[in-house]
Amino acid sequence: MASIQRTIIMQTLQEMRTHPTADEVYQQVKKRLPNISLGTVYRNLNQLVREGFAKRLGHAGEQTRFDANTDKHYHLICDTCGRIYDLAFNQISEINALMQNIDEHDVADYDLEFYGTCKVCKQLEKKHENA
Amino acid sequence: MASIQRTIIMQTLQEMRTHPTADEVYQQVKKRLPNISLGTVYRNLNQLVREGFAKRLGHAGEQTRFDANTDKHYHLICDTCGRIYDLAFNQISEINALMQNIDEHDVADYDLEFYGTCKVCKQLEKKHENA
DNA sequence: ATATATGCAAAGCTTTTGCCCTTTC
DNA sequence: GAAAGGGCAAAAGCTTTGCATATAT
Repeated sequence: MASIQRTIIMQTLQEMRTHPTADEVYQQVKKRLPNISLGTVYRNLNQLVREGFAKRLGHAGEQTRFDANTDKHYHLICDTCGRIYDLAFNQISEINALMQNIDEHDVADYDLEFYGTCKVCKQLEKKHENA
Repeated sequence: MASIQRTIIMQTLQEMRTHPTADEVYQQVKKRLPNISLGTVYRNLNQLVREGFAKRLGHAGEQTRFDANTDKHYHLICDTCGRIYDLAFNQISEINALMQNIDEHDVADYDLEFYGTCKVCKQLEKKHENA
């Protein structure tokens, strides 16, 4: 059976749409469970990932981020502010076609990430230009 | 001017086609410069990345890997052995088309990675099945 | 001389782990 | 009362950094 801690960690992750780090989840969960420990948050996030209820995000050298949205989707990572946006569009047929046979490997899945300047930072840049 | 250490680190990274970690570069460079320190390797790899001569690879929670090949290419990461293979095919026009305008963001680039079982592990699996 | 880079060791951060206690069935 | 999970603190692992020294222009 799921512990109270586990349930609230899962709920919290589902509610947070910011692709939070373990520590950010911890800070949020602590509002409801002041005695929870960071270790418990890590243990449960790892378990959720293992069981397929969450995914890991982020690049080597960065803190791991977690995402409770396990539907196939893509991300835009802003080079300026680091925010991660969800992009939902259909699977890309060209990629699926490529996956059928790549150099004799068995390709099962792919990840696609976009980089650039997000709309928020774009607006800020404009303001500074005009100032 | 580039120091001897820097030159050899760069050469070594270019020669290694395994997408090595900093420590793997260090081990290799040490064969030529026995007194080099791991800190120097890190400092130089970071500088090479900053200057655009190398790229970082890998996911959060893993050790960073480095790649001196900065031409646009893709990777296949084997779920079984962790090896990273280079895949060289043309830019995917569908993705380029998508990048033109995603939700008002300025998208500049993308990364695409494939997952699956590489040809080596595929062969090994077959052998075990027949044994 | 002045700036830059190295080697070494210590520090920093994120994440995991051991141990003992608590909760649940 | 066994099994699973939590809290706490220590440990682990990768990476960065401070400092004194060396190298290069």
